[in-house]
Amino acid sequence: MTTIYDVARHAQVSPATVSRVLNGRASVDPVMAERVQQAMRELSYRPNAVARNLRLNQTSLWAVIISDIGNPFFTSMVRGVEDVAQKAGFSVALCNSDEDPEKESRYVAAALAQRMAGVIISTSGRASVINKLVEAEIPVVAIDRQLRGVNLDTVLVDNTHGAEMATAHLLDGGYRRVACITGPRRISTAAERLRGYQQALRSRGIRPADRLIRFADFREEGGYQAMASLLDETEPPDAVFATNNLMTVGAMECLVDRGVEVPARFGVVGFDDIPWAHLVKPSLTTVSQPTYDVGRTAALLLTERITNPTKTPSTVTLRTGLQVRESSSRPS
Amino acid sequence: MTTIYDVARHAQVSPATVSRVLNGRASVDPVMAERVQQAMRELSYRPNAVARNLRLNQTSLWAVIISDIGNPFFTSMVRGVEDVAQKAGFSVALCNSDEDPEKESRYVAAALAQRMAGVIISTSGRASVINKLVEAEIPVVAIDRQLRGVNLDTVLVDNTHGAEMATAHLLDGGYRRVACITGPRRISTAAERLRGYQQALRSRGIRPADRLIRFADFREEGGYQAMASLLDETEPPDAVFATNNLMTVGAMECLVDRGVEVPARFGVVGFDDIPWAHLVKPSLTTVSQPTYDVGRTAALLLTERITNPTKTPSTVTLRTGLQVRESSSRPS
DNA sequence: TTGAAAGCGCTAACAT
DNA sequence: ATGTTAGCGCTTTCAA
Repeated sequence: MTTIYDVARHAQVSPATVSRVLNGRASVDPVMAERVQQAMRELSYRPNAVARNLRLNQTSLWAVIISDIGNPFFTSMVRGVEDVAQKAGFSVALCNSDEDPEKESRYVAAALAQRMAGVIISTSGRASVINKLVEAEIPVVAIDRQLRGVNLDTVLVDNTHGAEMATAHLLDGGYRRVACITGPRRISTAAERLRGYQQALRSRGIRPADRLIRFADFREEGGYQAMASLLDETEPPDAVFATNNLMTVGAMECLVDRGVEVPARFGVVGFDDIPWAHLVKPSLTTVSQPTYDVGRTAALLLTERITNPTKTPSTVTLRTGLQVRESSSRPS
Repeated sequence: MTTIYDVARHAQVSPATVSRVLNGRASVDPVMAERVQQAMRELSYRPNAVARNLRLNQTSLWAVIISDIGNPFFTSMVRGVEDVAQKAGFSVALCNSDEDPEKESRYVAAALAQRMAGVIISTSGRASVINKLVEAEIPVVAIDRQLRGVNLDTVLVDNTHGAEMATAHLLDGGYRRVACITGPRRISTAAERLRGYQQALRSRGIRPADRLIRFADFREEGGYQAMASLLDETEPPDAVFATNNLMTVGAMECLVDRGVEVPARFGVVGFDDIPWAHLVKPSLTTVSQPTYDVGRTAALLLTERITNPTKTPSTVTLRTGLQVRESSSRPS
């Protein structure tokens, strides 16, 4: 591997000059600069970022740790992050924790060890993991999910409001017994969306029934199981609000398998879109999130924090919207 | 930031001993080892992987450069890579090139500069980019797409065979004028799948017509446009084979918009599955790929090459299968 | 078994 | 404008 010294020798200058050329410093004679450039080409020199990082004690890499690479929510979000990162001169390394706290912890450890410039994380729940980043003073932005007891830059959506809209929409459409399939209690989005569901019921004088609530795992299979168990109730629901896209798909599959007619006999609303929602029959009514903007905003917050580490953390909440499609509209 | 020296001082040993403890070398007195461990805890020491990498001139990071994070093909593949990587002690950094050669080139440059341990890449086309990796002697495995003129470990699927099955299936189902929407010519999968389509026609004595072939961009929008233009032909087709999942979706959308009945008046087969294919109506007949295994195999090849850099490159071709669903079955 | 010391490739004082 | 040199944090040879 050719080093800066090889280049220096070849161009008959000092390593310092090569370094200056490399970093585009102004104070270099154009003639010399050209000689150095040529030497680099001739030796096909490749700067060693590892050495540079060590010397500068900083890197230009962000880690984006997401909880499920199979969830389309994140793919669009990642694009938002990338677009901002690139303009700010950072590269993005995506890490998939698959909702597994241990995997997440491993990636955080790696980010720490590699002295990554910053981390954007959708945490699977443990505050202790995030705290390691905070203690190490690595700039962090939490995304999608909130963490109690830690004061962090955070990008969220108005989960409670979105869930309330969804539930209200079902009730207004004439469905009587609206159930809810939500995610793990420890995850803030699951809790907030459940709360929105409950508020919508209460504001219409309906007392939320525990028998119509299921806690699943934000995965497709979990949604299927939860739906099945709801249908097995002695007094089954006639509609369901599922708090993420994958569980909505699982619930729909269950309904198809059981031959339950949607939306005629059963209403369905999900949280977060799925791709090709319009090709699915019946098309799914969903609470949509501005996923690209979530990523963009997080990246913007991260760049700010990197340039100004002492700034007080802020939380940005973006708006959701109800996309009414076929699955929630009972023919009248 | 506490260093190995701080720990050494605190534990009253030499930095060398701390390093030995850190790397689990046997030749350390257990009593001392414990003293060092404790010191590390008390100072909440975090090893600096950057320094370690510099010293060892190697890292434990893989770059996986994929061409479209929005394509579900890759999400499953990435899981296959991760599972193997983790067992072999590597972390995976995912990079999304978005079919943009320039972005891809940037990520390759980053992988090079960071002296990544290895790269798995689904290239968007330029051999020059890959050559940089080869020249720098970074272990590389090409995935999904082949590159002419470069001798690399490669994992592919039997594209031609899959495309042939798909086309034959449509012809056997009674469709007469089968069109093909394929991807950019420079991408091997696009070319091979087109060839399979042509072979199927020829083997039935049908001469492939250029007017029934479209070159799109492997994106949804491209599929839509191509389908629209096919329908606008004076003699339009009565079936289409689309060579990837996203373009199939686009084509379907176009057919829906134009009110063309699938499969009654028009047959559709796509290459590669989409998630929730069973919820889409009509459900899509597809050529399915063993995506997880593609990732797994690539990761296996990469670990082999890392341990044995001089081994001759091999190409592994995995089998595809035809998943017959509704979109290709004309009611008889 | 343990320690002293060199050096991985780079950047930035500081000196010229 | 250019060069000399120390040192980022770690591992490893060599010596004790």
